[in-house]
Amino acid sequence: MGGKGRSPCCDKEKVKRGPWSPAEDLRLITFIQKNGHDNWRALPKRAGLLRCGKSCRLRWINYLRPDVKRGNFTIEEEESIIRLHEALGNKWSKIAAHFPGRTDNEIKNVWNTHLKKRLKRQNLPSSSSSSSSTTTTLLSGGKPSVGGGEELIEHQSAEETSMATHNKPHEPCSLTIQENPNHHDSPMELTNDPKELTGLTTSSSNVSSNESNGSSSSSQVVGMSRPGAEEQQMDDSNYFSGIFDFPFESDSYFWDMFNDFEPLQSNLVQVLHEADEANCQRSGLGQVENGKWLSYLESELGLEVTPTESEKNNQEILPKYATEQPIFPEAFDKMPNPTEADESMDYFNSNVAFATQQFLHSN
DNA sequence: AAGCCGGGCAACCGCCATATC
DNA sequence: GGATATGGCGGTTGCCCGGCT
Repeated sequence: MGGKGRSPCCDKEKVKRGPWSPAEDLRLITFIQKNGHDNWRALPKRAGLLRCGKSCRLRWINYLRPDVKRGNFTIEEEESIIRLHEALGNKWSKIAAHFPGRTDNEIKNVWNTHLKKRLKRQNLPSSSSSSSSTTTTLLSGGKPSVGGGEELIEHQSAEETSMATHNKPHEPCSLTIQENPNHHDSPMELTNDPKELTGLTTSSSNVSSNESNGSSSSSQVVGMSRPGAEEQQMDDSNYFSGIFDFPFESDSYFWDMFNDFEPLQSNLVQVLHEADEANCQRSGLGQVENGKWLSYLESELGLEVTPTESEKNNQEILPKYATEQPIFPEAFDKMPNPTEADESMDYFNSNVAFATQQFLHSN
């Protein structure tokens, strides 16, 4: 209603648009790792990215953020989305708040591409037009009618029961929706202790990593509340600490190199997340492992540098590539020039993803 | 094998809410 | 209190890819 005109967030003529390249991703990750993201508008310039601040924010939140959970939604998650949508309408961010690691964009996409059609097929009344007034009804003990939804609930997991108890379509007031003054993005309260929640949610990737595979992890988190995005952001810059400690100040050639790096392009986020999980599994050893990983990667790529004595001394602690031990710039000297790089890129391409995966799985 | 088509999803756009000056 | 800056949200678009003909 403010309706105030506002200047465009960026000069659309001068910003890059479209899909993000690996180099841009790495730049963004590296920058946030080092500096956080207290000012999205200024971030692109500071990070040397020709992107709109909003684009950076979106990319980070929806894709690069370390606790983003990728992969298909489980049945339990989908059922929960349906119920939450029934209660909240198209309040995707509020719905997403109930699914640690899931983004509003992702949930919105799932709804639009899968769930809406499924409900239609099942002849369920789509609540796409339901408004937030539904929430009011529920607050006062209203009953979300999920006609024909019984069969959807039948295969609810036991873990989800914590949510289902609030939520069974058979029961009145099945959803307890209440605004938490402390966490306005976390309307559903299954536990009231924010500290507890923080512990649960910041380790969402840990949950996955502690499973034999990620397949069952979601059921553990479905129904949990999640701290507000504000709190989440506080930790974001620490997630990658030491995982990818590239020299941010490196020249453009270094970054552009990743644009031709197809295996990395496809695997970058996965690799990052696996590295993160690997760190989580080895809490306390993360930095050492990161150093090993980078060394391994350098070795596989033929970029290893004979360490100086002081570097040797530091080696067992952590890589200080970024600020104090500029190993990469030395490695650049060993890199082929751009034309040679073109020829050797196949080698580069074919080895780094494999090397990364090998390292991750051999440790 | 080639073209078409539809689904899925990342990214963009524009509006709104809030913070700050 | 108004103007402006910024972040966040929801709707929408458009590209990519796989399946089908």
